[in-house]
Amino acid sequence: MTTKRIKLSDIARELNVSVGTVSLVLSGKAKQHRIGEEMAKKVIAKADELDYQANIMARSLRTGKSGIIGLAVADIANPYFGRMARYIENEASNMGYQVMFGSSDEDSNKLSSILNTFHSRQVDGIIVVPVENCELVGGMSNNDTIPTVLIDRECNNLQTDLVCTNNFDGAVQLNEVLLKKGYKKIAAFVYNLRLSNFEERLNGYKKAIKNVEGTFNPIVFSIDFNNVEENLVKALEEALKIRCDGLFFVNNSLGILSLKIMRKRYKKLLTKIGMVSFDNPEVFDLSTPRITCWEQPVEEMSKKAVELLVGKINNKNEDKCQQIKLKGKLILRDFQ
Amino acid sequence: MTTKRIKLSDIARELNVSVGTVSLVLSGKAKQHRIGEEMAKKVIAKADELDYQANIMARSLRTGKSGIIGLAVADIANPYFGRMARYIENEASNMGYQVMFGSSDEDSNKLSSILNTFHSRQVDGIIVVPVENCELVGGMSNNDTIPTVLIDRECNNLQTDLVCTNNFDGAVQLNEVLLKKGYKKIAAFVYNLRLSNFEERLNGYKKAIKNVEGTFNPIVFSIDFNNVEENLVKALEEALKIRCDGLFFVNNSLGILSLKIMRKRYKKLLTKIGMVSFDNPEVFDLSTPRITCWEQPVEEMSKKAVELLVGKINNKNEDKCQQIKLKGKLILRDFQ
DNA sequence: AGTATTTACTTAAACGTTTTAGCAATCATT
DNA sequence: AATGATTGCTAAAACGTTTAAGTAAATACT
Repeated sequence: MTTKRIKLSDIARELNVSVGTVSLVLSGKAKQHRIGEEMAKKVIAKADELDYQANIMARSLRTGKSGIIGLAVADIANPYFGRMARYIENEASNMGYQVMFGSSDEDSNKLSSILNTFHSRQVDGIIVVPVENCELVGGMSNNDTIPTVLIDRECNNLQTDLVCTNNFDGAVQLNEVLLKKGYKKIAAFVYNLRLSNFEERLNGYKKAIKNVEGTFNPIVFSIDFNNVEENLVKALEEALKIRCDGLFFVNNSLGILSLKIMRKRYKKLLTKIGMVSFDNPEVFDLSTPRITCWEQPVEEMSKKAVELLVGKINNKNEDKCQQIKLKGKLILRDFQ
Repeated sequence: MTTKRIKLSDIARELNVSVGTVSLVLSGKAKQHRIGEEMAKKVIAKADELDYQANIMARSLRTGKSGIIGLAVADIANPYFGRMARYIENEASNMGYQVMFGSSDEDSNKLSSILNTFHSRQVDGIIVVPVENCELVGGMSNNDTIPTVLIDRECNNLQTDLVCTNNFDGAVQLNEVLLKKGYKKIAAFVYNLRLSNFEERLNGYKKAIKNVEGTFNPIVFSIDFNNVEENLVKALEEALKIRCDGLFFVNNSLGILSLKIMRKRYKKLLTKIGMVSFDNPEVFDLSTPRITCWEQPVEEMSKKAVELLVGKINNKNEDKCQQIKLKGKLILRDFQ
């Protein structure tokens, strides 16, 4: 039943040639190493016949290249990261890499365990959405260094290759939309996580409201990431109590969940409150109200990250690190 | 800068012991192989000091176990599969496995290329959402067989381990809900893909409408998977033209996109048409109308699939194949 | 004291590739 | 015919583990 896996030596034996010859032919180095054309054909034919599939473990061990890109996101079940994973998969596949993933849940311990695994597996490169205490990312690459590209957010002071978006501008524009529509008092909602993208978005919010006459002090609700629902319910209650008429959410999860809560508990207010959010999940287009938001160019980001990473993998020399900031897009929808 | 990676021989050299000893200690086989406790402590301490990380390529080559589970879904960007991937990741991680994924786009060529890759990489097991022409799955495991579990759908006649849900019942119930609410003429929407789950759902639809007095013939719109939007627009137009008042969608993508189209083009009809769909994406809870749907127990399915798979990996002997059918849940929402 | 057993390690082969160095045989050149 | 170049392959080491088999020393048993 379970036949044995075919290996180079099987082909070699059947053809009465050496393993080296077979290897050179099948890895496309026949000409370069002066293997005759006839021999090459014979080898290839035999390999086809026997349905040879290289043992990548062995190859990797020998070459030191695994052909794997490690991807560490916050949560692959979050459609934003799901899409990111998909685009990264596509691009990586084009470049001849497979993707192995892990979800950190914004937890630096989980992330560091994921990164350690990647390390053990000798992935050729890592794309990572860093989390709060990301010294770990640096710490990880202490011993020997795996090419790494950050995506979505910066990591504290770490000067690494990076692909992100103009979060600040996005937040400014989202809040300006609200203000221009006449909303007077906007509250911002963010997780209690010190993440660069969230902070930039918060700064954009502060900038936007500072520019406006009849200004008010920033109102920021910091939502405990480990107890989101309960916190958010309270925060929204409080926001409405102090008569906020605009709500600015720093990412899709906060926006979506808030929408859910608002619909359940404050249905009548829905027409009066202006809600804007980062990211553009499907639901914001079909919900009532439809949510104006700032869409990040996930496909470009993902492609660019892979491109950068593969570049880094191939030219370990060129140590210049690139920090790429792509432009998001305002998606205008109704407010009622 | 780039220090060398630490290997067993480095530890052995520093301690003046053999590589074998170090290996035995670090792989927890010290007692079993009568390595002294003191030695064990020394080795472990040194490994910690030098921050040793095993080279998994080498280990895998030797042991024939990669510690990787391959996951082939239709599209990781689809939240349904994204969630599945996440639960599988969790469970696999608990069991000591990493997950490598690939998206087939329902294309048997892509799937077979993904499976070949998994094969080459000697993944220890495969969880796969099969596609239309899935002889390939069988074909793949021709030579030597990798434990495989199907998830979400069956594969033609292949008698393999499988985790899916009671699609037929779900479809029956969804359509009965519509009929009981007084909808008279229901159209079903499905992709032009011969997938067991879709077919079961379609059969459920047919069963439900057959049971009802004043019955009508099944109305099935088969949407070209490679040209979904255009086809769906036409199909919906046609359905409304022939005065269908109920729409039954066989999966989330069809439901979501149709909702989008309906909202754009037939806003006034939205209150009169009853829409029900499989899967329970977030948007169905926040949209207008909110969509009654059949939620599959994705977490259980995923867990069960991993459990089954790991079982298979560990007892190659026990050849009995298990086909598990889990129960979904009706999520009742409004229709207007 | 002499033999058997146990303890604590070491040796070395093996996993399946890749790749460098080398060896014959053939061909070209004088 | 002797020399040099070229062609077409082979041999064998190496990648870093795991693990079966072996060995020497210490301990137990008669």
